[in-house]
Amino acid sequence: MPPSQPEFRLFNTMTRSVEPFAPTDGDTVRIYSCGPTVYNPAHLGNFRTFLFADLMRRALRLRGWKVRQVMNLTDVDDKIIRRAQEQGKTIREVTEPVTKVFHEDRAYLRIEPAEVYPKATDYIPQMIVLVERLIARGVAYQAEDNSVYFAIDRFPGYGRLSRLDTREVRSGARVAQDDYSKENAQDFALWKSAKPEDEASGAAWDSPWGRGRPGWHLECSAMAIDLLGETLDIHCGGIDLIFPHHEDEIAQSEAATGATFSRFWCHGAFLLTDGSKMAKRLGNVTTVQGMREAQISAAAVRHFVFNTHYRKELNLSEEALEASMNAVRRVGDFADRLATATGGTTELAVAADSAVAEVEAALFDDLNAPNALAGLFTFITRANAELDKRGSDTESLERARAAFARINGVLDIVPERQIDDPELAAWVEERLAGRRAARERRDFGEADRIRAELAERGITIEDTSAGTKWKRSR
RNA sequence: GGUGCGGUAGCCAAGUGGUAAGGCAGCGGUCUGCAAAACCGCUAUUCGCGAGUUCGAUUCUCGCCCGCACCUCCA
Repeated sequence: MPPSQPEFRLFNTMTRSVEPFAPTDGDTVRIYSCGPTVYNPAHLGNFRTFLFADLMRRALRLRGWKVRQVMNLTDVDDKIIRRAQEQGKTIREVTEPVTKVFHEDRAYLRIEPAEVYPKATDYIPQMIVLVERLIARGVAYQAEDNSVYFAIDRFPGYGRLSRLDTREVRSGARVAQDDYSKENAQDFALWKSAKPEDEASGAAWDSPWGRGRPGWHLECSAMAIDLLGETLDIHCGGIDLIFPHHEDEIAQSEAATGATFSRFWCHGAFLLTDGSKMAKRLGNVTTVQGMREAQISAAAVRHFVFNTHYRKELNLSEEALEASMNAVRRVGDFADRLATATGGTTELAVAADSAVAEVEAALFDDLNAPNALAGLFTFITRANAELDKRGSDTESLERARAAFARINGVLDIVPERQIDDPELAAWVEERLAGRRAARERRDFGEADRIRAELAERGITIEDTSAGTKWKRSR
């Protein structure tokens, strides 16, 4: 990399340290991020992780690299089968509508689409090949129940990512006794033999080991290798996936290919609600749909999430969310002002340049979004002060616009414009005309009465030199 | 029991071996008919507690207290 290019640093869970990062080929960053299990709409906790991946891909692109991101959709697993059984449906009938909702929610939060969203059920042949390779290498075995397991004691590196040695795993508090038979309690299933409910819900495929379905970990390895190659640049996901999911992915991938599965492992911390983990099984979830109904803008959600570093737990509270809603309003007002301004000052350009430098430095330093936000807000204050001077330098204004666009291109926190409601607009304009007339004849009592009337309908007005502006307050 | 993270102003939250970013809220001022928005100023002598290292610690070390998460399928 040319010395002029800034260094990009990322925390690597494998080494537990922040390391310089660059894509293997110097051009395109190949990312695999663990996506949702589509049996239920994802909640905001899930989306914090997806927002983290969004931040990462945008920051990498800001740095000048291309990104090829693969996010899997797990469309076959225990919970999906159970759901299908409960509802008398096939797994596909369960997963398709949920996948649709996922993308709607994703789009609402302005999470850029990944380049590929592979579904596990579309990669069964690749998974079977992977299992065959593992059996050929002697690290996997078929048990009495026809399921195929990975023997973790035949993979020396097992436990490196999670830093759990196998002895500790063994004495762990929760060693599940599941319905499958295996040699060692810690061995994990690569291929699960089909049960009646699997067949009934369309979750069974032919394989050299009989009818069955893939294990969860296997899906990711097979799809990642197929779509991105044997060594990924970055593999990311929620912190809870470190063990066992990512540990198992490493084991089966590296045992099969002999290559390092991923150069970087990046994990996002949890979103808590009322001090404890947000989880479907705890019933304390906030959905994106719920936030839309509460008229919480995507911009506010993004601000809320990015205001805390991705490796630190974040507690969802109404107060914090409200602070973000207010903060983002300031950003939106500034965006409007930049768009309608006619000129700036030399100082404006100076502020723009330093803002870009500051924000980039923050983002390239292990995705420090809180610092990037600080840089943006500092810029907004400085730029507003300069714009107050009503300068006429169009070049510096353009510089400021470009800087803002560049920064917001990553954070994306300008609130959406209110949906146009022609009827409401006409009504408001009518009131404003009346108020203008009242003000002209200095009948301020009437003017204030109209303002209060508008406020009751949630309309905030602002008298400017260019006339009266109005907007919905929420 | 093991592993890991965190405790910074009313709230959210960065950060550094050299004396505390940013946001929200609040207060005072400018502007405004009054507001709103914007701007200016103020708001932690202090970073969970105790000890140690150091010329100097919120930042390093040790101990303690509190909170959270992970330890087989949960982002």
